[in-house]
Amino acid sequence: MATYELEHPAIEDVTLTDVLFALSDPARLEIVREVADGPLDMAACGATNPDLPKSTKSHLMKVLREAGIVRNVPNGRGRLVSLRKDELDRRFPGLLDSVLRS
Amino acid sequence: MATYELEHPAIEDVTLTDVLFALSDPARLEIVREVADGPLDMAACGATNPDLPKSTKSHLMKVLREAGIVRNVPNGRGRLVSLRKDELDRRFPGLLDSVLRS
DNA sequence: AGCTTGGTTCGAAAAGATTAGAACCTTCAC
DNA sequence: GTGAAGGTTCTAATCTTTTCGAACCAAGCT
Repeated sequence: MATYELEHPAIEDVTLTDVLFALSDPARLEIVREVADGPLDMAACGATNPDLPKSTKSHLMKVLREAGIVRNVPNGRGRLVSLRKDELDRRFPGLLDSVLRS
Repeated sequence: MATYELEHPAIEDVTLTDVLFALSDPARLEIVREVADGPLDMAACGATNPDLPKSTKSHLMKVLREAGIVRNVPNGRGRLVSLRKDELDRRFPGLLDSVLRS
């Protein structure tokens, strides 16, 4: 089931409170930090939690994706996860940088 | 019971995720915006929600206070609420400004 | 074809957050 | 004093999130 596109919100529909909420969980924030350096195979994300069940990880990603923070596209057998950095920087200037710097 | 001091976390104990969580609720974010222009009587906060029960408002404040975002000191019959801006700016540079600007 | 890998979805249980009423405490005004 | 205004705490109900197993699917390999 890594073949079809998942839904991503348009950047203008992304709300500040949803973004803040998605970033307010340590596990999700960790994923965002990992992806900040460049796109990552989903399998490579959350390397710090190797024992995390797949359904749990999938759900964490879903929250990040639906909040508009992350893009998640099919990539062969798996998926590629990337930060929607440019879009977020335009919508909420300085926010992502200050969070990632903290 | 507006006479005694409430507990406030030391700024170095304040966590990023707690701050983000506290800001991720629209009602709480609204209070933060109101207080950003200067200290406010608690009674004056949440003027946009005049029908809000007092216990609910008290709880919203508690979350903001325990997250380290707001200071809440006795002031006569009521309480005075202020943003811990300088402290937060030192701990999480740029964060508050980018949130308030958004 | 068949197996393995990577990932989604559904469902249910457990944990946590929110909302609000009730009881209570202080301070101020009269 | 008495009363009203401003807030906290407790408790209970409700709602939302989180967590994870189970079932399933698609792609790639042999």
